[in-house]
Amino acid sequence: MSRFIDELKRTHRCGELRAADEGNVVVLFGWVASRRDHGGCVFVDLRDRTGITQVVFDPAYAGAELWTAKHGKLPEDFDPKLALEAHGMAEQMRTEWVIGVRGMVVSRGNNKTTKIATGDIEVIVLEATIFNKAETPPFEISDDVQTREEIRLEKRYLDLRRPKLQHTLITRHKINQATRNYLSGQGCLELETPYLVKYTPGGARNFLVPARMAQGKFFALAESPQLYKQLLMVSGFDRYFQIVKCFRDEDSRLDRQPEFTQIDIELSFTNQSEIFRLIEGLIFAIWKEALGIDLKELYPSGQFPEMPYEEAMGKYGSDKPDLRFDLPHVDLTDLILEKGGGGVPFWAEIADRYKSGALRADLKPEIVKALVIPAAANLSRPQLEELEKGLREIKGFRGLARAKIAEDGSWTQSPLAKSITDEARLAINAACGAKPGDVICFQFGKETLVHTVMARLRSDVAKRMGLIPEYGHGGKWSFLWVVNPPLFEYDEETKTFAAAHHAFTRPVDEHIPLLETDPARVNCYRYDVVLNGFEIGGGSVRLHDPDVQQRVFNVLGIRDQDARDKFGFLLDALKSGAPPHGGIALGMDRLAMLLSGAQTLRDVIPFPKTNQATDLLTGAPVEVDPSQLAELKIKSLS
RNA sequence: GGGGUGGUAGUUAAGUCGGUUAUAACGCCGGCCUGUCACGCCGGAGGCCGCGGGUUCGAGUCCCGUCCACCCCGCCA
Repeated sequence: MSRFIDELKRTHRCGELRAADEGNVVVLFGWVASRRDHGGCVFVDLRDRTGITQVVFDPAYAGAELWTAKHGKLPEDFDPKLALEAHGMAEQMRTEWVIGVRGMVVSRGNNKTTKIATGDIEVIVLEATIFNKAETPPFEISDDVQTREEIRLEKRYLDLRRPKLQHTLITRHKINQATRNYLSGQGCLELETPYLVKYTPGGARNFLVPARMAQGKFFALAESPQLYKQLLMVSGFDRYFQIVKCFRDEDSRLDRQPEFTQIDIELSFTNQSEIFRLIEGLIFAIWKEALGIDLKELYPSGQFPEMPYEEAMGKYGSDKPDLRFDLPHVDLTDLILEKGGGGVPFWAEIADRYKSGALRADLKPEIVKALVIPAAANLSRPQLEELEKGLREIKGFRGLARAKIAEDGSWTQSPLAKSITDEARLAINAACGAKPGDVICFQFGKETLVHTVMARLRSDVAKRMGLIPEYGHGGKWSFLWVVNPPLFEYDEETKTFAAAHHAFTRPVDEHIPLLETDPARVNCYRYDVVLNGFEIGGGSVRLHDPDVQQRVFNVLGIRDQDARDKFGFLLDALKSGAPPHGGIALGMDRLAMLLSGAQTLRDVIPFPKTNQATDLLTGAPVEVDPSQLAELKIKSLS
């Protein structure tokens, strides 16, 4: 048995040794990243999560002569027999074997390299051990090699050996530490809340957990600690935070996983701006800790800009606009209505629907929008077609009308050119600020679809123009608060209102009288914090006044009994002496993704699920034995 | 629930108009090599072309179905 581990403790990690360590005898443990056998001398790149050190198995160093000739003395504990044995092992070694070496740090002399941080030195091996052999991995453990995601997820433990992923998870650790330090320093208490909670309808679909002790009944996995953190405020804990797992049984996306982590925060005796200042401070601390970046240089006031929800939707068609570039939308709806469609049949139809009262003019359920692709983008016609092709992924998308502006202001390459009146064309050119060579893209119809299409177009054009990279931050950080969205959503079909966020969000003070007269115009103290086009957090100031609460329920058509059934415990709590309170939750995974420049959420989660919410590593979910279901009094119909 | 892209050797990819023995790089195995660092040189093995059906004299290639992964819409307050 070798002396490693019990007697010979690890003295350094593989990314640590520098020129200052020359002459020291060290012990390193790690994985064989690569092996280069020169017949005599064998080089091994030894890897752990801190980096790579080149270790050298040289039979010439098994004799005393070379040591004394080159280094003037023998290293301590020098045993020629062990050194020779080590060289024999090196000839057997293969990638991903786990080994330990004891050796002397020496200068690489003329063979220094800057490719690795330890490139000034190498370790001449005096003694080695093979802790474990390894099967040849199904893919190379390397950052540059692109491998099918399916295989990476199946062998996730190997994928996680890649330096990039290790670095990302280390970054995640730093975010967690910075968060705890900062929030604790701000007087927030880290308190835990249940995962097994009561199912409440509405909102995200819950995962259900059968309750064995109460047959036929179910828990839900918490989609967030929302209700509990409000109860903690009622209890007087004043300031709370938690880094907490949340579960939502909804379809995945590049930035959405069925189980994910939130930095959850709630404050008492607070308002919107106080919450903003706290979060800005937290984000500054995280950037400092994880990236060494001082955001004060970008935001000297220490504050992120704010934009009303309405403005964000109007200018960018999104409640989470990417402001690393501008390319604003131009809303032509009013102009088109005024011109009765401007000669374009489709637009005339929309104008007629408003005129006849079929559409409510104050809510604008159908709109006409434009986006100008500047001449400087220099996009060819095939490139424009390519942009349109990407939009076809959107359900309901029927095509993008374009118009290229000629020198005299007329439109070319456009299906609209023939029907548009000169007057409308000039008015649109002026409204868009379009100059010769620019291309105007039009989209019209249902507001939600127009916004989905145009927001995607805006982002695609920016990528095509090189304003932002395909993915990643590109060295730009654009934070934004999107504030005060409508409290209610109006459903054209059922002619009813639904809570846009949740029923416990406080309306903005001056809109409270509108609850009875014009609910569609009631905005609320809700806010999202946006980074580079991703929503990295959202929250609200809560409604703690029972009277206003009742009036909100009235708008929603929630009868007393409904409210009691769903949220009775919270309503009771709010009547028991609830302080004014509000909070926010940051998407910890998204933060980690954006901050580390990762391409998907999966790259910042050690063991992520696939798009279809399965775990390729373990095969979960699986069927269970009928006896297990019987114990729960559950029958599978599949 | 809907749309899109992809699945060929262990990995990444090529494969023309349907035509003979399905290519390449890396990896793997064997041999040589004392200064490489993605070492190099020589040789070798490796394939249910995702799966099932169909058309055809003949299918990796065409058609139908299906599974899996990814991206998007819906959904996610």
